[in-house]
Amino acid sequence: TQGGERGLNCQTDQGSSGQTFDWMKVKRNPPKTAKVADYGLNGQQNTIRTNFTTKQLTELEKEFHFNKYLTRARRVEIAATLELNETQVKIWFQNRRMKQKKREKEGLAPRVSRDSPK
Amino acid sequence: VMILRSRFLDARRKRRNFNKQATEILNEYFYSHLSNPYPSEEAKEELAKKCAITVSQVSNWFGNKRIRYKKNIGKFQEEANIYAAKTAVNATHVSAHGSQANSPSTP
DNA sequence: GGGCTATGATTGATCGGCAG
DNA sequence: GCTGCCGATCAATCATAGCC
Repeated sequence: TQGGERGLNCQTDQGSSGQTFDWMKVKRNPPKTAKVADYGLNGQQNTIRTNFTTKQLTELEKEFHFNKYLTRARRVEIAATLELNETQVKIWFQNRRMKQKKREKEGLAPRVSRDSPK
Repeated sequence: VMILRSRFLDARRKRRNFNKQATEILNEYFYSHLSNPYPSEEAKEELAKKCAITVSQVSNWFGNKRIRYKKNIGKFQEEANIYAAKTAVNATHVSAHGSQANSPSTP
């Protein structure tokens, strides 16, 4: 693969006005979660964000409240039950933990009163 | 693609735009660090305090700004020039080095 | 009132680094 | 080595704000 440069700095003049720095060129690889599933459209695989159903999210949420961390066995179970990849379940829990942390952190400080925008 | 639109019960509903002054501060930082607009955690906290918003909101703002900026650089050129001039201060004086790399200041 | 763009927030998934 | 987690970020999308 060629898209692997992660360097920093090193800008290249684009036009005459602004410069183009490398952070502007950063491109993420498409999700590997490509489900060979079907939806037989043309060749291009559906390399897009998965939309979890309400049922899946409900189950994941329920499991999360029971355990913040998953064991391999539990992960396999959930993935099978919800028809998701183990990776997706794993990632969901990681993101969920981060979200939890963020909420807890913010729930203890923002003592800002009603500040109307204008 | 029919149902499952149950997302509309999240929390992103009641949104308020930031004050003009807050946006001003954020933009000043963004364009004065255009070569690397990734404020450190400490810088984010300071910006959050100055703008009277949360650190997460600062992160969101920079995240959105970076993505949208690089998506359409041309659209932000005018804005970029405005803030560039604003932070350029005195360049036609001693130390003609136009480098930024300025420390986030110490309160 | 509708249609449009601007903008803050959410979130599945990636990137780099670290620990086991 | 490979695997999971963390922290930060990306990128697409959502839903509303604000303007004409």
